[in-house]
Amino acid sequence: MATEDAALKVKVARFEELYALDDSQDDEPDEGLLQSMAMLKRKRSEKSEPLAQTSSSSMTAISKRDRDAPEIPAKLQKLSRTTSAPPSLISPHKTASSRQLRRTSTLPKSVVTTTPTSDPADVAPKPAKLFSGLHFYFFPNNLKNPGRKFRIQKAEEYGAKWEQAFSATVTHIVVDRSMNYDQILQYLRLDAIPQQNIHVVDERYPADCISFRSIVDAGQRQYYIKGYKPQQVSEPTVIPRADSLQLKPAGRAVQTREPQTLSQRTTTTLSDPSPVKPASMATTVEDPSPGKRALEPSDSSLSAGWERPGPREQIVLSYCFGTDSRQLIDDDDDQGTTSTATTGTNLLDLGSSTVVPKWQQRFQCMQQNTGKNEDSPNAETIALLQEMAEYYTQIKDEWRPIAYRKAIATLRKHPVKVTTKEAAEKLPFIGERLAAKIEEITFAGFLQRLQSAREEPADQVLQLFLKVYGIGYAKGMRLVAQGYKTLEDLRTKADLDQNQKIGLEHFDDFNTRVPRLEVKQHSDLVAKAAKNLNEGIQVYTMGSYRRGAESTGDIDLVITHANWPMTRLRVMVIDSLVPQLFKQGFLKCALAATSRQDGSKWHGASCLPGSNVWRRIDFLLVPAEELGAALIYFTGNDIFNRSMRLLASKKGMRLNQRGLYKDVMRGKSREKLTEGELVEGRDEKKIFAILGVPWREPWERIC
DNA sequence: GGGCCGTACTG
DNA sequence: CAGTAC
DNA sequence: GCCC
Repeated sequence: MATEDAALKVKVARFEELYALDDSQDDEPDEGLLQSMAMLKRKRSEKSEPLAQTSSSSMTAISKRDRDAPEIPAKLQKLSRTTSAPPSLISPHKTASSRQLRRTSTLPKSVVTTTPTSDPADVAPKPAKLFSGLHFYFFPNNLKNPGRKFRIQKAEEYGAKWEQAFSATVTHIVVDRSMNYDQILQYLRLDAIPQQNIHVVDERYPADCISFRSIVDAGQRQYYIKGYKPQQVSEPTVIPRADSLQLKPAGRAVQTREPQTLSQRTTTTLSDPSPVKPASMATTVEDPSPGKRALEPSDSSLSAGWERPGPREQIVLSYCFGTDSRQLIDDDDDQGTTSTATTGTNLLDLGSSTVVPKWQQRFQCMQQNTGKNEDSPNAETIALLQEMAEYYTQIKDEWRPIAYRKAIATLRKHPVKVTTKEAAEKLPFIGERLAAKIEEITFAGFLQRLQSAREEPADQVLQLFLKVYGIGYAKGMRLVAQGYKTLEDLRTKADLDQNQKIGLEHFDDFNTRVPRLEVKQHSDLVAKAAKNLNEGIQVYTMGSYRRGAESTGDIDLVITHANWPMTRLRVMVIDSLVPQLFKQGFLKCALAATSRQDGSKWHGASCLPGSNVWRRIDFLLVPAEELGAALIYFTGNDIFNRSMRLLASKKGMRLNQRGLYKDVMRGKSREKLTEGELVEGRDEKKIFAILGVPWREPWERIC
């Protein structure tokens, strides 16, 4: 397998380059199109909104529990390529036998691979000139978009002639999903496209043909272009949903998408039809992968305690070629692996078993995850999957993002490029559906589809609203349903609670990443004020900062005292520290504050002197005996934490921000029945050891 | 078909 | 309690 | 989404 993958890698490398080289702005169509497009776009968005709504709300009828049920209307279901039969074959290749029907889409390996596999089922005759005799015209017909460039290259490789100009010889017009039928007509200055001679197909068509090693029926509905109405049938064309890589609505989030309110339907072309966030809001910065990190040592004994990550390379190498990949490859055969933790830490006998059961190896926390993937051969795939995961996260899909992130983690550790479904499916946490996506990514970026989903007006508004601190999925949906479309709408009309108002007010601030250096400044400032109140108070900088990130989403601080009990610490913070920081003008507002009675966290916003940018800042108050557990909790990342906690629960224990407890009784579905007995809370490393998890440096917890 | 972390704060 | 956040 |  590995060798096969390697071979694939070489072959595909060329296409990788294409992706890499062309980073041009997505798909700028040819200039001529530009103006007309702008116009058409509004018309389209106005039109398609209600349709999309309709289709969405019809999903509501489908049982929420039934995750696997296609979210698309049953009649369209069979068109879903991934899970169902291939498109009907017009001129089945000799190989298009029953075998193909079994495995829906199999990459023609003979094309990509040099060493024929011994697997007889996979031996396929060369479909090399599958497209010979066909003349493709793409729309837009240029290489500006990486995905399209890839499709064109592929088509040519399979014998198609790429027509530079539209002419009578064209047999197929392959249309980007971002385009619609009217745009084609307008551009080509046609009233209609002669269907007898020319097939107008969706961008997936070539890849499907290649997948099935046949010229599939171009007239099938799933290849329809947006806005295309087959003959006189005047049914609405809302089909984009019916494709294999569509973005499914969140499982549990299938809640009602209210039909558009009047205000939304009546939008005239005069009012701003695009719910895109205003320019001023476009400040969200992608997490720049922490390449080189700042040099400053985290000196101040306060925020200190964490050395910066060592040489990156070392880490990367060790996980690429070290135990991890091995573990992923042969996986299932060793019995009880010993805890061969690299960064061996094990505080000698803590009653922790040195022998880690096999099943435990599957937990994310059992492996070094540095979150890096630029040197991964699968970087491209990872990036796309990541976007999908982010999208699902934003729509508040509870579980898909988890699945995606697990899959991404295994791809990161996989030493060779994964191109085929079969190869992908063998890897842990990659099932049929993700495998199909991975395969398809190597053919054509499905990013397109991702984008079109993101362009869905309602979704876009929802996503915008969800970025407001305090607005979650439920509230966001309500606001969308009420017809609000802009932050300005929210500000002037919507009913928001206090926190949401603040979140809105400082939308830009809170959605701007905080540079590592600034995190430290905030931290130092708090630490200094705290020291002033009492020498024994310590402040630790947590979150992604501790994991070594170059920038963070907010500022997470643990405040602790070596000798004080929680009560005293809390009183000090609530009654003295916080007011003091407010007085200094550093703290700007409280968003969720603990009462002085009980509680342990304080959320608010802070602002450095001389600055006017508010940052989200969180304090976690921690008594010394809980420090270790708190460090784990506040260091994350969340995947790592979940993994640790799940592991604990599987071992009859319970891990939370306060400590590790044993003898926890659980009822059905792990429901906690008893609190259990505290085993360890003070020492971070001991908690790892007791759980049988090899010590992970903070920057190795980026799962 | 059910589970997928466990908790704190708000209204 | 639901919703939100970490 | 995946896994058991």
